[in-house]
Amino acid sequence: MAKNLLIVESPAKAKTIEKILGEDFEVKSCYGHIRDLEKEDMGIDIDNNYKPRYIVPEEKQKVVKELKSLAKKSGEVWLATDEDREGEAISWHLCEVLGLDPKTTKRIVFHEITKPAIQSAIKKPRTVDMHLVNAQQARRVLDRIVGFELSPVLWRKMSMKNNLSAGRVQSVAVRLIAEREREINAFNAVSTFKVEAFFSANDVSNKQVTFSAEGKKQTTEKGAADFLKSCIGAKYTVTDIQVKPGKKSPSAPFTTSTLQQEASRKLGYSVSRTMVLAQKLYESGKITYMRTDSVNLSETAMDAIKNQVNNQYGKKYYQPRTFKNKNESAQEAHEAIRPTYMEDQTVDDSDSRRLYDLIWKRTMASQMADAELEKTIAKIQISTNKEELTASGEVLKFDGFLKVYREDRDEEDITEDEQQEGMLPPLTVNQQLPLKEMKATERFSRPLPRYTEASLVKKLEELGIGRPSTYAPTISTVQKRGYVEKRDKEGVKRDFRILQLKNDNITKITEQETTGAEKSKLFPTDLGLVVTDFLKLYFDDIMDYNFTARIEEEFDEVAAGKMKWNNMIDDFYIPFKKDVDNTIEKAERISGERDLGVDATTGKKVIARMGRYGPMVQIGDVNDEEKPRFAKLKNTQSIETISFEEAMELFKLPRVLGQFEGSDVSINIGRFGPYIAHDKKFYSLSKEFDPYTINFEEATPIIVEKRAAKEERTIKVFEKEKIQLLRGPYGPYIKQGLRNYKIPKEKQETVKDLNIEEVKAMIEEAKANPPKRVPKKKK
DNA sequence: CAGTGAGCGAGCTTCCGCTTGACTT
Repeated sequence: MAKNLLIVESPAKAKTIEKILGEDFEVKSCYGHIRDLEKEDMGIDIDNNYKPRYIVPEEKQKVVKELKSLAKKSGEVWLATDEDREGEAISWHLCEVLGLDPKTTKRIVFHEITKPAIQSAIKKPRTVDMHLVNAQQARRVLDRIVGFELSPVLWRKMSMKNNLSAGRVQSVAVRLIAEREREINAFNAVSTFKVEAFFSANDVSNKQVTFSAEGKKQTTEKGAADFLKSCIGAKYTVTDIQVKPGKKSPSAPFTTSTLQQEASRKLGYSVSRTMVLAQKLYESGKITYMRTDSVNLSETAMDAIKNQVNNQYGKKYYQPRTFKNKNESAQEAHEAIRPTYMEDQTVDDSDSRRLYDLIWKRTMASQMADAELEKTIAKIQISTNKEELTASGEVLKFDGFLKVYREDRDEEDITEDEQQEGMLPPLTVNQQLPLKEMKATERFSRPLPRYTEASLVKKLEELGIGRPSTYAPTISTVQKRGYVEKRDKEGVKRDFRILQLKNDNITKITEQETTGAEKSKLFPTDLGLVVTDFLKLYFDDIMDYNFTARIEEEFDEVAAGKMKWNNMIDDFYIPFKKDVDNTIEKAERISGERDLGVDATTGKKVIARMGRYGPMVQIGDVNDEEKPRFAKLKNTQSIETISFEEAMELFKLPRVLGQFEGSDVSINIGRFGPYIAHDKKFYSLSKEFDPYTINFEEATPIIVEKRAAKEERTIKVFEKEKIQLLRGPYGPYIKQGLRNYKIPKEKQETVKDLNIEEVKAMIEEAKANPPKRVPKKKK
């Protein structure tokens, strides 16, 4: 009898399942979606009830062909794609493409890849759920409409128009970053004075230790000074001690989003790096599937974790727990991310190992006991006034899950008052405490920090926007489009005041701190700000943070069979299309123009705006008789925040520094950044040099060095044909004009000896076999 | 690679979500 064919989405899964099912089944993977909307005319027949036009994309044709021929030879085809909206749709597309009847074809699902789970799934097959498929079609069609209607609006209305895009997910992601930036720019720091008294006491081993107690915060320097004054000559007495038990519980095991957050906080990995490493761990069988929104652990996993905890730490540390997903939009087709085998604690590659350790520890901790704490709060009376000081301390009585894992937190979730609670020495009521010193330290309020990649993912997930498989790609899209940049920001120095009471003397000192420094944070570009403002103005419904949540409810209605998907799309499309048409007709071109002032020497207006090539400043108007002067903004500057003085500074380029070897040495900023121009040649300036201040003595060595480096790279030049043989990071190659061509491996040793005929032949050869790229489709 | 910044218009770009490869000139 012919074998049955079982189709899953992931090839790694296919291998495992084939082993479990044995002889009767051949298990193959379809690698995700196998069909998509064609691009011409959006791939949707708007006038025919939004009927989608599906095609098999070029890169999927091979796998589809293979599945087709296998399906023909097989006994029965079973569809085992993931149990969620997308998975159900993939099963339906497979029916369509393989010529199977969705009403009769066997469809099975499982959440974990274990023998019992799969065998029991095989025992109770169902058929494809067309309501769920239709919910997916609605999702797909809506996203295509939003993306392919909005993007062209931007192409028409933006002065800068290369590659611009808009979409349900990406545009809201940019909005979050844009609004955070403006909050930070508009933030006014307020300062308060934190009052802290330092006392001596003996600890359990009779050693003298220092601990601190806090007083009431003071809002002004005078208030703080008055309070310290009122404490001169005071006696301090413990009046009350309270001891309260407390506990901490472990977090749920990892989902994609929480893994990305912790790997970012603890290991400093970018979101995409985490995913690449997790994929490797998954493919080598070390962990379960890494794109998941489920916090669920399978029964077999729970057993394995139980054993591991009991063996390694003892029964006292074990506590079974099940976690519930907070997120309503979760589709939970998979398990949480966990080690496949808890006893396996070895991974070869060191970066992967660090990620694996994190997953292992988090999984273990999730089934471990609470940590038990004891919190002590002591009240201390001041004899000279009515105020009271509070000393608090925390002692860990039982470490529980903290033995293996402690979760890090985001900056923005840590409040200012919070601090690591230390230990208090044993105190008794009526005990007199000798004061060492008392301090009132000025502290400033802080704006929310800028998003990191991971904290943005967290926010998107909270809003139900995007899916585990798209968080990393979304972050790279908004950066590729130039809406967002990931970079560092230097902090600025700020003075703060400290008033000190010591030996009944009050002194004031001023110290400095750095504030506003950020590392690897997401900043909106001017383009991102301008596009966000535009979209908010004309498409406020799409830009609403709750838009996705609202339409998800409707998709749920469709999935439940309570609403027809094309009716749902119709309700959305009719008003949306009106907005699109109206915007194209009425909206002005957008440039984000901002007046900065008047140039004293010419009396002309100075403005900052978006130009064709990015943000710039301009003196004069394009309609003036004399052409206006233009200058590009620096990377760190923004149309919204640049000052008149900073703008005028930008017009100081190009600067001629002097003569070198008979030609001018001049500095300018071009399409690719700052450069030195000399003798018709150009030399890029590295970041350490500032084009506005670099001098002749610094510039000439750069010319000499770069010229030498270029010679070093050059192996041979054929002047007449304008062909060069160069050494690059991947070995020697041929350069003709702007094009590069490869040199066959076997000739790379003897590049020096190549003659022009051989080189030309190589170019022809390379042209005939162009390197494979992502296939660009033309109709 | 190293300018530009107005407007015209041909031809192009673009979405989100599901999966991995192929490998740089």
